[in-house]
Amino acid sequence: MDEQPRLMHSHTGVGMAGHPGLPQHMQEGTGGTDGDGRKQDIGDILQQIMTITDQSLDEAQARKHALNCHRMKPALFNVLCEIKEKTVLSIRGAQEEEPPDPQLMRLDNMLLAEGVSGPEKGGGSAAAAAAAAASGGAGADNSAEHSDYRAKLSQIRQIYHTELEKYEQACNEFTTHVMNLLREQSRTRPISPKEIERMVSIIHRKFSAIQMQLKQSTCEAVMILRSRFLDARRKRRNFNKQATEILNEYFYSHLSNPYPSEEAKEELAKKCAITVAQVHPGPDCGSCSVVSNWFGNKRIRYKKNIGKFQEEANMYAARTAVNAANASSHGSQANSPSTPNSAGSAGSFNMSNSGDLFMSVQSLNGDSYQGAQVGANVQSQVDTLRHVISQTGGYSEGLTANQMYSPQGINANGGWQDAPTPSSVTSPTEGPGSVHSDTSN
DNA sequence: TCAAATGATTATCT
DNA sequence: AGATAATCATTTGA
Repeated sequence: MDEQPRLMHSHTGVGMAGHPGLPQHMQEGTGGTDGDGRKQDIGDILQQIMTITDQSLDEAQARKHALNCHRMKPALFNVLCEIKEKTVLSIRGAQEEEPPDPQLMRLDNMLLAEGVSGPEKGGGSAAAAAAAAASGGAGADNSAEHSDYRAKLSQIRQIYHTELEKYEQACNEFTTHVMNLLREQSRTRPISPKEIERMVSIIHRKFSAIQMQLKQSTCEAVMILRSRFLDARRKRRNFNKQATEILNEYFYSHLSNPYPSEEAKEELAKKCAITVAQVHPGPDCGSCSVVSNWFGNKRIRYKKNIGKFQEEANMYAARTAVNAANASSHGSQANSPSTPNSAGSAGSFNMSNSGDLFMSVQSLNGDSYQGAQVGANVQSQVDTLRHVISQTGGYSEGLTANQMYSPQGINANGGWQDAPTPSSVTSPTEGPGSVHSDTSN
């Protein structure tokens, strides 16, 4: 057949003047002697085109064929091409590609952050089950919920990916379909590659709008899941007694500077995590930050209402003191005096009503702790010794009851902030002998 | 059932 | 980045 696809190209040379495809009589203009006859010809053809839609399909096909075979067809087609190219260019110039949608970017980032899109973390639902099995044991309740969350997340992930794939496939199918259609149509009407390109981009835009909806609803689902499972405020678990004791012992034995270093936090977390399993499944919520939270809360609440914590402070201080004494009497032990695991288990203290036994020596030492550049391990000994001293009742006169256990580390501004650098959990290298002068008062 | 306790979060500061 | 202070949301105990 003579029906070649006529994909338009800008270099096809569709210019009016001297176009090789134009028959000579077309290039002579319309003013010739036989011009009226030609006009009549064109008028007939146009008339046929106009009425073609009113005809039945068979009739139309026949007409179409007749038109295709018409001797004027190549010339008319080229004119059409030229007109079209000009209009298409003007259309294309009007709408340039827009910048990436910020909303879409936000959704993409979130899906990536939540682990829905992006690289799979170990194999979907199978991984969730494996994780559940692996983390089984301590904190079964917690890890069960955790794995439940992961299973649900991987479910969402799976749905998201299958849907996305479906959309992509549909998009590709539709695109090829449209392209085939356009190619087919290019036999009968001029179609430029740019036009095809534009059509494809329109299709892609439509599909990406659909994808955006998918992403949006996936994000919503993840947020709901998160709030259901991971919102720590909703799922708060109190520490158990042992963990609280460990933390309190550290706090009160470092009362002058209750800012554990990262290593100290890690160690404390390790100690507590064994008994607590207070592990939050959030992405940035490690056991260390749990310790940080605890110390943050403790510092604030202690400072706010020191009186309320007096008894507790005394108890832990005494405990630590005894532990330190035991350690030193047993020779040079490497054990930590500041965070003894079994300090309370000796049962040798009955401090429940001991509050009024303690009298502060705080008024005697002023702010000397703040400037002292001693290690906080020593400081912990100082804290401890202060209590040991006060326990002897040596400084009982002239002090009011509400001064019983003043916050040694708290300065005039009510802050610990300028206290010496944080310490380690592990045992001090210096002995109690290196304690500075204020304890001897 | 309610208040207190408590772990986590958030805004703000340095 | 890490601290504080205020606040939220839940747990606990009377």
